[in-house]
Amino acid sequence: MPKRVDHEERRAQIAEALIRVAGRRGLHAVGMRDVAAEAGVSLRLVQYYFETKEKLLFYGLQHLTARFTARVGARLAAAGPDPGPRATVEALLLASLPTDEEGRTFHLLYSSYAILSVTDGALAAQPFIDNPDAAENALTGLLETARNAGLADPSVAPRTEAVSLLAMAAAMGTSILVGQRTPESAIAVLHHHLNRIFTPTPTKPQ
Amino acid sequence: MPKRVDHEERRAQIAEALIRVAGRRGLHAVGMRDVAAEAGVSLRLVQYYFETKEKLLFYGLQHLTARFTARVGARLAAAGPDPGPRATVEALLLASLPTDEEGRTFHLLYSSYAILSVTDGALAAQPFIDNPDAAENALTGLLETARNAGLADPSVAPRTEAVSLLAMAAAMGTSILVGQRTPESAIAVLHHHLNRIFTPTPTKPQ
DNA sequence: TTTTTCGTGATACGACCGTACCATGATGTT
DNA sequence: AACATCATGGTACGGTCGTATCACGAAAAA
Repeated sequence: MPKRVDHEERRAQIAEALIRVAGRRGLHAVGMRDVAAEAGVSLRLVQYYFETKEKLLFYGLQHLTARFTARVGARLAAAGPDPGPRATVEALLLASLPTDEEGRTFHLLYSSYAILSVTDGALAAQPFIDNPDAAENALTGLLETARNAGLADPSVAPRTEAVSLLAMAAAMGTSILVGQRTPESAIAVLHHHLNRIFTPTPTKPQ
Repeated sequence: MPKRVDHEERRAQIAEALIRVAGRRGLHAVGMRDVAAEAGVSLRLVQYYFETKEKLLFYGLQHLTARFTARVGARLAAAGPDPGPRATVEALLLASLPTDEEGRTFHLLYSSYAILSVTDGALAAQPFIDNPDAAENALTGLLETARNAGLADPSVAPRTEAVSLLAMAAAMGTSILVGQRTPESAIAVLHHHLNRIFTPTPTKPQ
C-alpha cells in the first residue's frame, strides 16, 4: 500500500482552511475550490476526504466547536488554578465574545451555522441543541455552587440567570460583529450583571 | 406613455415575495427566479424593478424593517391607549420574539441580513447600526421614564438594562428558531427581569 | 393617426458550482 | 520483480445563477 496518510489529520487541516476562508468571506460564499486553495491542496483532495460539501460543512461545525471548547479551556486555565465560580463564569462568557480575531471567527461562523440550520434541515441534526444546553447546564451549576457557598445572592434563580447571561453574551457578540457595539461596552454590561448576581467576595476586608 | 404602473407598489409586492420565500428556504438560498415565481411575475419583471440582486436584497431589508416597525406599533396599540412604561417595554420585547409565523420570519431574516452584512460590506452601509440603536434609545427612554415616575427601582441603570433586555430577546429568539428553547421559557426569562427592574405597580392596593 | 415610450415576455450568455470520471505516481505486499 | 492499492492531479459534465439582449403589445402624446 502507498503513503498511508493520517486521514483524520488531513481532514482537520482542510476543516481549518474552511474555517479560515469562511471567517473571511462568509460561510455562504465559500466553495469547495476556495477551501482547496486555502488548504493548499487540489479540489480533488477535498472531495477525497469529504465526499460531499454537506459532509465538509458538517465536519467543519464539529471542528469549530472543538476549537471553541479548547479556547474556553485555555481561558479557564489562564484564570489560575481553582478559580472561584465568578472567575469561571467570567472566563466562560468572555471567551464567547468576539474580542479578538479568533473569537470573531467563532462567533460569525457559529451564528452562520445556526441560521443555516433553521432552514437547511440536514444541519439541524443535533449539535445546535446539545452544545448550548451543555453551556447552560454548566453555567447553572456554577451559579448554584456560588449560591450554596454564599458567594451569590440567595435569591438568584440559577438557571434563569444562566440563560440570561449566555443570551446577552451571544447577542452582544453579534452587535460587536456588525460594529454596533464595542467589546468594552459589552464586557461592561456583563460585569454589571455579574456584580448584581455575585455578592462582593468577603475574602480580604480591606 | 403606456400603462403607468405604480413602481413603488410593485416593488413592495416583489419584496414581500422575497421575504416569503426567504423565510421558507433561507435568505442564502433565494434566487431571483424564486422571487419572480413567488410573486407570480416573470424573471424580467424582477430585473426591471430592481436592476440587480444586490438592490433587491437591500430593498428587501428596508421593507422588512418597515413591516417589523408596523408589527411593533400594532402590538403597542393592542396594549391599549396610553399603556404604562412596563406594558410598552413588554410589547416591544415580545414583538421581537419569534412566537408566530410572522415573528419567525422577521427574526430569521433579520439575523440572516446581520450575518451577511459582516462579510458582504455593501449591506453594512447603515441600517444595522441605526435601527438597533433606535430601539436601544427608545427602551432606555422608557426605563428612565419609569424610574423617574417611581415605577422602577431607582438603582436601575436604564441604558445597561435596555441593552440587556434587547440582547436577551434577540439571542433567545434565535434559540427558539433553532428549537432549543420554547417561546414560553423565553417569555418567562424576560418577565423575570422585568419584575426585577420594575417595582410592583402601586396603583390599586388589593 | 402616427409616434414615442413604458411594461412585459422569452430567451441567450458567460461564469461558477458541486460532483463524477479518468489517469498516474508512489508505496507497501507477495 | 510483479502487483494491488492508496493518494493525488487534471479535467469534464450538468445545472443553476445573475445578467444582458431582443422583441412586442399597449397606451399616452403629437
